[in-house]
Amino acid sequence: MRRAVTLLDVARAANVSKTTVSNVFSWPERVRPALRARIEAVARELHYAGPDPKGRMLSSGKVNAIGVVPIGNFGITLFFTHEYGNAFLGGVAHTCEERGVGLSLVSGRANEWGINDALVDGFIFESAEQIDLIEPARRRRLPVVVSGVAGPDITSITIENRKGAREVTRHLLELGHRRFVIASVMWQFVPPVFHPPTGAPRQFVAVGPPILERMAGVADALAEFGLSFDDMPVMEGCGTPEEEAAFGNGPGMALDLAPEATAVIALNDGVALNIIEQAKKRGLSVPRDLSVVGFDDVAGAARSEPPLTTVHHSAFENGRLAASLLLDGGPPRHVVMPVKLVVRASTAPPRK
Amino acid sequence: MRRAVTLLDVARAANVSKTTVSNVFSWPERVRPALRARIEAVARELHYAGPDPKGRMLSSGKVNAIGVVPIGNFGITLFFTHEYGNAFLGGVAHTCEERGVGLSLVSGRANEWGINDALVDGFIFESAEQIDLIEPARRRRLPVVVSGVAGPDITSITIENRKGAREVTRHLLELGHRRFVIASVMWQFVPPVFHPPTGAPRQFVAVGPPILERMAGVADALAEFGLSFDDMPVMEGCGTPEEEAAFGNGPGMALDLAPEATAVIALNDGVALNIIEQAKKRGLSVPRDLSVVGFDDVAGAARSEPPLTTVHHSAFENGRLAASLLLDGGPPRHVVMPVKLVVRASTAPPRK
DNA sequence: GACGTTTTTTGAACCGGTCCGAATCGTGAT
DNA sequence: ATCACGATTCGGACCGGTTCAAAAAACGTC
Repeated sequence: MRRAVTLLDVARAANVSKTTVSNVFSWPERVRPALRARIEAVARELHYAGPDPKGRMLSSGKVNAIGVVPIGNFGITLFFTHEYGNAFLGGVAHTCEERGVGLSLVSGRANEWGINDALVDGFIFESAEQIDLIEPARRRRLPVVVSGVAGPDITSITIENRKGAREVTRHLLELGHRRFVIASVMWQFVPPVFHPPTGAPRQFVAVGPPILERMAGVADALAEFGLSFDDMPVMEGCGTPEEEAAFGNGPGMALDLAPEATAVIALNDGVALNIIEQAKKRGLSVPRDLSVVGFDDVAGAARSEPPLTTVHHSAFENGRLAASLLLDGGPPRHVVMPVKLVVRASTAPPRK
Repeated sequence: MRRAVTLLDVARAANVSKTTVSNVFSWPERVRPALRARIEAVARELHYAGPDPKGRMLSSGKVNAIGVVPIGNFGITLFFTHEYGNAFLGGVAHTCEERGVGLSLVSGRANEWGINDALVDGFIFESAEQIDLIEPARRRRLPVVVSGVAGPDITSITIENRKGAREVTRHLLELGHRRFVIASVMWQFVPPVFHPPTGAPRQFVAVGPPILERMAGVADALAEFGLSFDDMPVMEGCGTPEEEAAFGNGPGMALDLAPEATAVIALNDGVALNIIEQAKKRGLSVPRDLSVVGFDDVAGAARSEPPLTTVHHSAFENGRLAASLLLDGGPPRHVVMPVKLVVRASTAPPRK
């Protein structure tokens, strides 16, 4: 493929200045119709495709595109393997489309097309877990929006984790439950850990800020009923096939190690759905023998058997808002997205 | 925000040439350790974030990113509302990640961040339906890969539509079926159309090339058993909620207008699943009263009640391959992806 | 036809780097 | 001390456009 035709080629061929050709394409009304027609003809003859965005970008300094970085130390494939990431990205795409702005997927891993190389005007981070990823973006002096807990000088979007956890726990308490297991999520691939009740605060292995907030919400509700979070067993483990293959199924262990519990408070829906499955395997009927609640209201929550009582929030809306905040610019803001308790059929009063 | 620090600023501050600073970042081994350390210190002091990708891109001419354009005249949101598009994009992302190449989502709609503005080194089109979109990309002299039927000078990936349709139809014929309805897809939003058998080729309203190939495959199998496609009723309609609201449910009409059929050959899984639903509404048991087959093996096909007999192919693999072909470059190629008949529980011998 | 305006067109600077050939520096051998 | 040669560093061109002030052309008026 020979050298591409440039604006200058057209200018020379038409015997006018670069500027005039540029105007023909970017400010047509500025050039006399006759001349414009002549230049357009020349351009067509030379198969000139119009100003190359590369050049335009360089002089304007604007790329007219934003980058989205997936959660954690994973690559962009995560956007397609995780429901949350997918929905979030969908929301970002929605806003980008509305505003006529480009969207680039940027890997959070080093040595890849990443934060340092991406041709974008700003970044959206799907999660705040990796502050070290946010730093390079800020060093590039590009605006950043984080979906998650970030510093005061970074625009962020969080959800009412604490309130949601409080409400769903209160729901169980109001049904009459008093003995719980908390099934937590791990955001690293490590073996599940069971924490028996100690009556004192425990040190958990792999919980991020949002999960801590959810735990705080659970504690709030328990306290309202005179109970203590420290008296409830906590299981850390995700129950993914990979975890099960490597270490055994965390949620299942929760059921085995805390058989006295009448309800499981899972800190996300993935774990909750896993619990339901494991309960069935053990001949327990949900919600007759065991109530289960989750958090997030993923697509599968409504379809599970029984449908899951959980806390709804919208990854799509988060994504939409993240893109809006980024594109609107302005000083750092901190938006908290509302959540809503969704009572379905996985909860019932405890068996007598 | 004041002007960003540039390479030149660092050079001046360190009292060296631009080139040397550039080398410090791009070819560190070329500059003497002592000087390098000094320059790095100056850069740090000035909060220089390293070479701006914009500049690098301009001189190299390479953006190191590719663009993906969704099917048809839709925006990029389609990647998140359509299962096929999502899986396809996931495959593209997978390859991009492997190769350390950026990925941009590009709208197929005019007047948006589109083919003409995207900062990419090449394009992948999720579908060949809109040749007019491919043209501008080629005018920009960027390499293009199309997932679908395209001209001989454009690299394309197609699937064995005809063979798959032939096999799934043969499967029904071997079970003993002889009276069919073909439930076709429409790729435009127009009212469903019923085509009674005429014994002669009919003119369909909204079928694209892949669907035509599938029809040809159905015709092949029928011919092997001495039957003619022209003697089978064809219904065009998708059965989406939007269609149902505006015009009524196409697949349902197929059942009503061709009650003598013992099997429905749906040309994609969406329609097939719709047929199953509509059959249930009419008190028909699948597969006892009616066999149903689809095409594509979407995620829902295995989960439906009964699980759907269909033709498997992988949107993810298509995407992966599309990206590989684009990044590998080379002369136009035309890859045909294999399909595989997946027999599940939606087919059985016709009722006596 | 001369002159003041307004509209078009032009030339040069700039955006932020990379790259290549030439100039300069440092070092070991003579 | 001088020379040759390899290792460093420098200067300037280049990538493909946009932008702005100034020059040139067109237009209207007296």
